[in-house]
Amino acid sequence: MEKDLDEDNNLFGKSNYFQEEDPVLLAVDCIIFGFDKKNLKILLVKRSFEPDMGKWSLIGGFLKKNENLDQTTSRVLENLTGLNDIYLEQLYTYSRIDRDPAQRIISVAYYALIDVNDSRYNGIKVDSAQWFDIDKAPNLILDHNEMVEKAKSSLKKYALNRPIGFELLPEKFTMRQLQDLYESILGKKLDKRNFINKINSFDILVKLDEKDMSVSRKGAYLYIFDKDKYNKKVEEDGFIFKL
Amino acid sequence: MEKDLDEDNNLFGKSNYFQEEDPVLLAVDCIIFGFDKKNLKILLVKRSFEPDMGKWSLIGGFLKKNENLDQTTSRVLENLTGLNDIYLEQLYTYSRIDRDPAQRIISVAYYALIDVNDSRYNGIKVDSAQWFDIDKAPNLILDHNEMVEKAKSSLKKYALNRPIGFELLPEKFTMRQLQDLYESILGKKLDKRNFINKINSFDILVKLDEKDMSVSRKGAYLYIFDKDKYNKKVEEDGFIFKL
DNA sequence: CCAAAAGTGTTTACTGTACACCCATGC
DNA sequence: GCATGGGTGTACAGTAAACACTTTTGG
Repeated sequence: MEKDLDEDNNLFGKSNYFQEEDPVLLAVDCIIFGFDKKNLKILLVKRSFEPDMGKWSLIGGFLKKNENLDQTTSRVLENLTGLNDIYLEQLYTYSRIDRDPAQRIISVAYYALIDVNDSRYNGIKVDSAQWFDIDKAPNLILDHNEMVEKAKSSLKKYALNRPIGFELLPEKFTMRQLQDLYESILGKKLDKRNFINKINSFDILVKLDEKDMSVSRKGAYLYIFDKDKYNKKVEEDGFIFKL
Repeated sequence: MEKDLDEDNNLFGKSNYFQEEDPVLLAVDCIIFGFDKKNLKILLVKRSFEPDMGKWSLIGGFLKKNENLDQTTSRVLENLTGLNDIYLEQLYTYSRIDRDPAQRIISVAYYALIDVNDSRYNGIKVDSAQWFDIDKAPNLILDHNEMVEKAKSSLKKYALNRPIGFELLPEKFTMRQLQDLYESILGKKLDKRNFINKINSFDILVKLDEKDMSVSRKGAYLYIFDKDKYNKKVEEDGFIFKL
């Protein structure tokens, strides 16, 4: 950070200029995405304190002295889910003066992708938390609706250009699940044959000899995402995932 | 922002929880892009106070109580350039604990696009400021190199999907200038005919009867970006600028 | 035997890319 | 008359999109 140019440009050279500035509270808010069966969902909590007690809200937390923002977010998510290696992306920093009527708080929004089938995940640790279909989420407090909209749009862009969908799926998944996920993220139907052809052309999945018999009588082959192969392709051949 | 789930989950319901948190200093740092003749440039300042006095740095400033981050950035840029309607995008928030060895400061990086030919712009108001070719910029203090790299990559992505190039050009420009700009942003040569065909297919420029005679003997037609037409196309026809 | 989902290729349209010559002018 | 940058169109290749029928098997 470089010293501000003050109106009269005369502050250069001061050594203790920090003291003159206004400290603020810095928080993170998390848009938590999960994929359950056929639908993309977000996790919300019912606010249990004023202002706006009883309304739905993103989950958040304050930055502490001894951590950076990624760590704040990880901490908040671990307290909520018990998982400590959740996929995160910083989204945007919200600073409207009156965004929180109670106090000036600047909030850095993150979004997180959770595999709700992760064996180590045993449900949410907070009673007031609830998963909502992405299209059926209630109104949220403060500027949280805005955050969710931006997160959805960012997830869409990102999902088209990086293989992040696999963060939301169980380790083994069917092509149908993968397609349902992408249709849910992109908000539109995809052609089954074109989708599968495209995915297969990437050559980053491993087809197992195992079938998921839970949906159809015929059963559907299971696949796993070969992350090592993907990384190797990116590095060696300049491969770019582009759906 | 939603209250943090504390380790023992027992803080819900407190009304004065804000007091328990650690306030921090929040700053902005600006990556200022300009386009001069044939090259994309960034504006840097020589730091005039410790630590790292004499080294090159981005220009920055602290968030004040009565403004949001966009306003902080606009204020800093206006003090530096005299311009008050500079194009801005928030980039990323940097929070490494020891990113500034002197004090804990979280910095929100913005990038700005400046038309250095704007008639209202009369050069930089600070002696220590200097334009650098984007590829010949010196090493910067703290994490500013990282910020610049991210800004360059973000500008690249953005320039491919939004008509932001025009923010860097004078109102009237030649096709060659536009192409030079894009080549500079994208870091690669483009085919002249393909480039012009593509741009013309968008139908968002107006060709003037006026020529720029300053470069060639033949002279090159001048164009202006028709922002209204562009906006109308976006709204009515769902037009998407995609280079 | 039938319902329900899985699996599988080809054709067509479009978009991106490569490519070379003449034009206008000032000196 | 020549050097310099300006202006223009076509052919080919590769990618995206549309499209329908057969297979499997539990009930």
